[in-house]
Amino acid sequence: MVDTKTAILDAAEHLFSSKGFDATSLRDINAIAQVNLAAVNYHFGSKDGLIQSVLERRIVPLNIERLRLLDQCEARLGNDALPLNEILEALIAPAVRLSRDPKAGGEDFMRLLGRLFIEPNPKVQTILEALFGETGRRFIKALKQSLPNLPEVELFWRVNFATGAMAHTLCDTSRLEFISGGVCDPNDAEGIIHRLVAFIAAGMREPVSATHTL
Amino acid sequence: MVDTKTAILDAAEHLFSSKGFDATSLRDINAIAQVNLAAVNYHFGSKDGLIQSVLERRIVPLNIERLRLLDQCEARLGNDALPLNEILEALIAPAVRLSRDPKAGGEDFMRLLGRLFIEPNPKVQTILEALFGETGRRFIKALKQSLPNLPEVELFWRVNFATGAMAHTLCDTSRLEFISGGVCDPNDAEGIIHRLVAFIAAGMREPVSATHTL
DNA sequence: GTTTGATTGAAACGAACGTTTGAAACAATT
DNA sequence: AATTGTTTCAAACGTTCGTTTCAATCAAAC
Repeated sequence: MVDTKTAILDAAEHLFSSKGFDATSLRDINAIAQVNLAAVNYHFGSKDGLIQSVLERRIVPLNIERLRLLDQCEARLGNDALPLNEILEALIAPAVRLSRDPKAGGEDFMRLLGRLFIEPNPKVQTILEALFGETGRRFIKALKQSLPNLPEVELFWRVNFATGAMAHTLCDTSRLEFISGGVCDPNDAEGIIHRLVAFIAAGMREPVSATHTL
Repeated sequence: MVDTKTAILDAAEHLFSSKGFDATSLRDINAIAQVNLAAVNYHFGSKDGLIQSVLERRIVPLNIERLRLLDQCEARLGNDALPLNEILEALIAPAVRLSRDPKAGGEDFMRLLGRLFIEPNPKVQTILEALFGETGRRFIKALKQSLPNLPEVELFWRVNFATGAMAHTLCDTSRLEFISGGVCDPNDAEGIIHRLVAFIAAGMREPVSATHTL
């Protein structure tokens, strides 16, 4: 065992992403990590401490990469309204791409990220606000500048819809493949990025007063 | 106590929707329902039986209403391609409207429905496939006819995005209100329906080859 | 009024949970 | 070689879980 802490984090990430936080026991984790039952409490203090470490390990670098892309975009095009698709890609692409890197958790991380936003565990929600709050506000500000004619209330609703589309896509790796009869490949990261950005951008740009059916 | 079974179903629905399935104990449920600990196993056989009953009570009428609206739409316009927005409204409006009816679970039902699609519990997933499978295939067929130029693989991806947007919106009743600083009203059912249908319809109609940024 | 079947009640069951303990094993320094 | 601090180990802690038991209670039929 080269590194007990890493083995625990990997096993916990795998189980949290597939079974959920509450349904995963420390005994499940330690059985996969091949470590002693007391190891989690020794290295992370408690199960809550473990959850915190599992999330931090992935989300902190993810948000750094997201903000780096956004900064890079602003440096190239100035501080005014950025192209909508570039903002969305800075938000979405790092999440999907990191999910293809086996060293960054692979598809376990993908599902973990998707699951977070609907996870009812209050501890998880507290951790989430601390980890995503600042990054989220940066992106909302950029979206506001990119869509100056969209009323703020509509922007918030659409960001919420976009979050749901993204989270569900990240979380669900099997149902779509099943429903589509194998037509859709959940491992096609670049395809997912392209399709998600296009879908969300179209919804974001839709004129607000389109009540009537086509 | 007029009806023990109903009291248990109501309490279970409330707790499942707010805490999740695995994190809700029978003792929590029975404390709220003010019934004996053995009541759940007597009336529903087991905790799994209770979950099944909780979901069936709401989802069966929901899907009947969805299919009724779809049938009504076909009867009015013929069996060919239906307007996209009407299909989406037949899918979305019953879910959001039922969530405003206190006799149908109110916002508890709203969150319950949203939570289902990411719920990792395999028992729940089995129940879901049985409850939603047929209705889902009917709507996918209608969407195919409505968007004849959209390749099947793209349609499946977009249905997946749409499902995520809808599920997340139904599930999240507080975060949007918090993030938006109270600007967005999560209780405005008709507003949610209108916005969700418009957002999803725009994403559905987007031409497929729009790779380049605007 | 008695009997029958359905429901409720208090108590306990074994199993699994997160956590703690204290000794053993290990690593690195003196 | 002895010592120190860190990590691992097997075992147990008390609690909570879903479930079961069996007597008490109720409602209705005879």
